[in-house]
Amino acid sequence: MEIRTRFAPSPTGYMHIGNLRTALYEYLIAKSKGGKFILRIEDTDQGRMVLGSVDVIYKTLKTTGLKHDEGPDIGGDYGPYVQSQRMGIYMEYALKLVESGKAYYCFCTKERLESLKEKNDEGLEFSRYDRHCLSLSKDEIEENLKAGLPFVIRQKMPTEGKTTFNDMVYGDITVENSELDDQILIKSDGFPTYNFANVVDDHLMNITHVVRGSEYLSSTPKYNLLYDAFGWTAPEYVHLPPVMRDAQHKLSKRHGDKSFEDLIEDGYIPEAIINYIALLGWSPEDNQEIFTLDELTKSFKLSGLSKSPSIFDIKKLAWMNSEYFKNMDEEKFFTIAKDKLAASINNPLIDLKKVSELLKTRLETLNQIPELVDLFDELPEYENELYEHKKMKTNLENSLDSLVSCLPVLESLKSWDIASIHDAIMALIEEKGIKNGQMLWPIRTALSGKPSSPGGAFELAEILGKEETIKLIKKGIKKLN
RNA sequence: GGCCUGUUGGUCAAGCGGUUAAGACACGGCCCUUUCACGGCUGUAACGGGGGUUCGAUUCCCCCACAGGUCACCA
Repeated sequence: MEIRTRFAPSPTGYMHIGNLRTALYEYLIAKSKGGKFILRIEDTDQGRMVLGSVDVIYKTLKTTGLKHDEGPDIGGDYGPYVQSQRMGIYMEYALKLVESGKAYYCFCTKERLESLKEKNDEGLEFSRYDRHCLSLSKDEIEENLKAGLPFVIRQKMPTEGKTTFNDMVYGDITVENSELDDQILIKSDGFPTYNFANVVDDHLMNITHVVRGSEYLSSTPKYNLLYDAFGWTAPEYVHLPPVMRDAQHKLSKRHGDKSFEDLIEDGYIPEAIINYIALLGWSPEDNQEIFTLDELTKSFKLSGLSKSPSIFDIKKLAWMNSEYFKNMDEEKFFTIAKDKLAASINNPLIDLKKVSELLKTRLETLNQIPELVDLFDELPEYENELYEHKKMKTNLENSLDSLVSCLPVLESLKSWDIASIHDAIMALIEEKGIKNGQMLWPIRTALSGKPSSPGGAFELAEILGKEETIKLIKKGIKKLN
């Protein structure tokens, strides 16, 4: 049987990292077995709708490569793929349940429901519906309906026995039916609840594997009872542990945690983000860490999914991001770094391509570019102490000597490329009988004005150009005098 | 509070009765080296606690502790 999974986000306006990981696993579960990955928009909570947020979802799936096979934008055989466009369906199915006695009308007011609530020791409220409306006669219901009283439809839960379901990551889970509340299927605004819409849609769309966060674990028995009530076969369940900010808190946008868009904004690349979150809760059979989406698809196995929550570690993402930069070819890296580079360097004489090559192995995020390349625009202010380097065996005196003696060599150079500069300076070093560092550290310092720079003396000199290099060496000499 | 679930180094994690308890990130050291970075080598660091079962438990069972989830006309 063909595997069909669905990503069913609510349009909230941004892509939560946890949701993205869920989408990724849904994609992988389907694609690793040649199945279909479906997008369904769950907008049954009208109060939470955010305009334009569906576009965020499309855009994210596109940039991450999680290509869906069916969805609102591309259609499919099981549409419509937006819940608000499926309204008639839910009521129709709810009524079927009412007819068969598996569900019932409830006219209870908010106030009455409120009075049913109990408080625990910490003052937290919880309640259980007392089935007040279950005993309503046909006539009473008819009368209420005719009078236009607002109503909901509730599922009638069994009061005895147990329900067991199997989860592919958590195994068998059993609960007492008496724990289950008569949950609402249709709300008084006529919209279905998430729980109900899900079951109906998943069945109608032939979803074989329901993948979602572990917070749904405890309501899954209700789902299964619903499938039973309809006489449908329940899907396979794959519940996922949460992605955490720290040991006790889930990642949350509200508490300042980054969404996918935020991470992109911060200079992380989609491939690295996907790769990183794939490994947050899943591990391959070997020790591979760097994966393309295709490679993930090939390696993915449900058995590699973890049961326990994992903390999102931005440091490891940063490392992974840098791995992607290092493994990229020069051209590709340049295309993604170009804009930031151009925005950071105003000097038109600087060859951005060459700078980009230097940066490739020294970068964790794109946003580090400005601070790394500022020296190409203008020499930062620096103290003379910078010339003193123990390991290079340099001090103020020999630094000055090195700068003075390299000046004529550089000035007389005819071709200004890294090889020529290298050969000329190395010849000078040999002639003077000094250590490489004694010459190169002062030059690098004079050219960069910083304790570290993207590239050494030769690279900097080449990129800065002959004129600027000589100017900066002279400036260094002046400072040291 | 009831119910459900989880607990291997600081973090991600492998492990599925017998291992010197992998690997990666981070951190420290060394090497390479014209700085930084890259690369290479290397070090510190873990099975929540208590009972069982067993010749033998990180692995199986029970209890406890801690953490999370859930108990909505939110998803």
